[in-house]
Amino acid sequence: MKEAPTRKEQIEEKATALFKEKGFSATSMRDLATVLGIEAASIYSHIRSKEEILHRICFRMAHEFFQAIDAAEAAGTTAAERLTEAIKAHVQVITKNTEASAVFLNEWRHLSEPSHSEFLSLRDKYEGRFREIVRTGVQNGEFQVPDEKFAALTILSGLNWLHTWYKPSGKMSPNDIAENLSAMLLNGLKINK
Amino acid sequence: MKEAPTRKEQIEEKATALFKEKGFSATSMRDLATVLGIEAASIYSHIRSKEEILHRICFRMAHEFFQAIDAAEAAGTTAAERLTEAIKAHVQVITKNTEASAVFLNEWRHLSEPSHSEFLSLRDKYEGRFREIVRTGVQNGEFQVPDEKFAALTILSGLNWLHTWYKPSGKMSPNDIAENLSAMLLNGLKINK
DNA sequence: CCTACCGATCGGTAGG
DNA sequence: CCTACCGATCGGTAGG
Repeated sequence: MKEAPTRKEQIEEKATALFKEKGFSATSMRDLATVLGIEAASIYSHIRSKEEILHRICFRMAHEFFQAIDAAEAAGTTAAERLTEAIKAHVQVITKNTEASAVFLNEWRHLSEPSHSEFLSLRDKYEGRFREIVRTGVQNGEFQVPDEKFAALTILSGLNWLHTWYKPSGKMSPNDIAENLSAMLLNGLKINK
Repeated sequence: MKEAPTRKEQIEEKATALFKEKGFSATSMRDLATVLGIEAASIYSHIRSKEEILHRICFRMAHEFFQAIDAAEAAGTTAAERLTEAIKAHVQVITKNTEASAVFLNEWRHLSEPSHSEFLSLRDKYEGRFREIVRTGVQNGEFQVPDEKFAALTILSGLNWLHTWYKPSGKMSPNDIAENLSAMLLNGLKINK
């Protein structure tokens, strides 16, 4: 049973769609008001500023990604298993929140200070979690990579285009997608190994 | 010997940096004028509109990517070789034009019709070139992938984060980077193959 | 949640 | 390339 969303949640939801589609700067409060069926001034009864909406979206998503990887890292024993789980977790967060993920990935630069720096620091910490899994794998002989940071960022960027095309109605389920991505990133394209 | 840039080229160059940093919508013609040391109105002696600048950046980069992959595809005999060359070519275009690449990748959605559709169609054609290499590799037994389109897009997205961190002064050269990316994407992380 | 409105800023033009 | 300016629109506030 889904509870009826509060007005504030409705505002955030519609704003997320607009921010993804047109970008934060190109989305006006009048655009948002039109979609909500109210006047622009009325939005300010529920939120303090346009940036507050962006802030809430970005930091909520950051929180979701951390929660997901916390669970994932506890799951596996080998580095390969933990990386596979981390990939699956990341894919699940994106596929469950495609629009918010797009905003999280593309619009954070419109946060002003100090939120901007805080966001970047969170993102860096999250990347560090992947880096750490890769490092362990290299140390115990499971992985072979040119550079741990480089590898972690390549993996993440290989996951982060998902929001551009994923549709719940598609033929691949989130778990299918995660498996395919893990296979590609862990084993590569080549057949003779 | 580099020729002195025309005013139009200077405008494009400064606009590229601003569009990358602040985004197209959040960049005003006054911002651009300030950087150029002239008045906003004076910019219009050289360009027709703000969008024209974006258009020129996006389509020039599209052209660069196509030129690069044309050369790359002629080079190799096996699919693996051609993919490696295509990756190298793509990396070279990005590392030579980090700011314009960022604009090409992130700001194209602010193009109005019909440019918007034309751009997407070019991008799709470019992705098709990678898809085609992957397909050949699968057909002749070199590659094993879950889905050709999926694989091509994962590869490209694994290359397209480069513009966010590459600096010419860094310790990896563009060729080092290309080799590392090819190794990761073709062979995967795992050591026991 | 609305009406009424604010000062600031936007992309762009006219005319030199 | 500048001065002078346009109408439109922006995020946001006052007061109910």
